[in-house]
Amino acid sequence: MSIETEHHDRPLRADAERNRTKILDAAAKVFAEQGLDATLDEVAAAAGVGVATVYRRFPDKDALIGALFDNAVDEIANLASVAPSRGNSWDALVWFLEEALQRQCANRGLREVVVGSTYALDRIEAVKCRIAPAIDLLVERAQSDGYLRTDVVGADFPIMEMMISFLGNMTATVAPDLWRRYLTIILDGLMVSRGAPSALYVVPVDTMLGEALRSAHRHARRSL
Amino acid sequence: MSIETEHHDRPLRADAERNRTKILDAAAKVFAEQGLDATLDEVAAAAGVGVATVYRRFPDKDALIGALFDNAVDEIANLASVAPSRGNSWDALVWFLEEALQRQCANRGLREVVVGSTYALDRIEAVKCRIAPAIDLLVERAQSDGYLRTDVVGADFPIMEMMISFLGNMTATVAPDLWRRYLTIILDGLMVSRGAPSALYVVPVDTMLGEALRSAHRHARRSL
DNA sequence: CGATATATGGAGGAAGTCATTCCACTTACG
DNA sequence: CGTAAGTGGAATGACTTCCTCCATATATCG
Repeated sequence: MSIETEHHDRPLRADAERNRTKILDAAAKVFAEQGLDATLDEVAAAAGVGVATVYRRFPDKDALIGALFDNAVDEIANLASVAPSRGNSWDALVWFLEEALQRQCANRGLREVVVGSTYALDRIEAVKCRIAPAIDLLVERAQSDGYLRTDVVGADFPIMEMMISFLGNMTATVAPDLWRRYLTIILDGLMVSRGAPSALYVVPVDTMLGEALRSAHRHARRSL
Repeated sequence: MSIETEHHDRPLRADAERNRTKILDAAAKVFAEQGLDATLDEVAAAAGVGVATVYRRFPDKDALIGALFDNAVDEIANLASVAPSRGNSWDALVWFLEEALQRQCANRGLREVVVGSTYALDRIEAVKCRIAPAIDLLVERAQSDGYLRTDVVGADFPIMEMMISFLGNMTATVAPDLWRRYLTIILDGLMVSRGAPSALYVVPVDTMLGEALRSAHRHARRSL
């Protein structure tokens, strides 16, 4: 079932198909960087086409966003399903968190779709129903194997992911991997017990942390 | 140096002074709940006065926000200064984090002022210069006393606070204390080593976590 | 090559939001 | 009771953003 309104049997003209791809690429880039508030004019400009061309291909903004993020959201949902095959139950959980966060931290639009948007609400809801049991399984296994503290539940994890990816989005341009630093700290807090702390992601220059804050300041209008 | 433009020697008329207070109270409430994007019309409505009355008292929105948050921001800066007197160096650090977060989590406007706003930029900058050394001191003492892992630096803490208060603001209406749960996890991750995990803030019903997410969804338009 | 359906761009309409102002009216206070 | 001070809320104007129109351009096929 295509998302586009007019789906002919006839294929798109060659140049039109080229433009469609350019639009999707540009939209992915723009929404990842600026979030869903980005204008379709901005997307069009980034694609090197006019706005009308975007609207000819996608009935409205929601449809474009839907087409873009369906895959991405679904991919994250899948991560939880395939994680158990990744080493022991602790490693599986960590692997899932890292993979999911890597995607959400590099993509502001993705976080916004998952957390807050009214875009494709029903579809997101369906994904959530699928992802929750998979996370529960990861969590329960890591707990019964004695790795993960037993006072957390599956639902804690999407919340922690949201928290971290907020930071990730905020500092994406200045220090794209800064979030790993805090994920490590949180993971150290999630273990049942431990001796020495795990190695943190090292930030090249100490002052870069301050720079990250200042950058957030600059881009604030669009993020909050 | 007053913030208001017209500061007469003459005191305000009694009813005007009453209204000024009503406006400040209402603004505090509205900005805390909705963030700085709230309209001055909303503030006026909450105060039970007309917009013009707000403008008669404060030259513009920035001035109102400045008047409101100067104290709050300053108060947080002070927390870092007085923290050392609170028990040992670990307890001092924890006390500071809890107190600061309690304020930021209950007040969306406050986080927005600190993180991102263009409101009273210079003043915020000054506060930052004052707060950074105080935090560094807390951190260094907790490290040299062997409580706090030595691979974190002072600048990590504002970042973690931001992360947590983002969550706090998001879930403020559904579960106002939910953030404490994740602060505990992070604190457990910040200790040099530990045996059993610390007791988490317990959420009454398990499903409330999901409810928090759904609520975020609902209020998304205003938060992102 | 030339006919024609398809595709295009970017100006601009329409609808909204929100900070701020104006002014006819009201109220406190000496 | 006179008047300076204060007030409400409609109106203004400067945005922003989604989306459509249509004159022009281009691919495709006989």
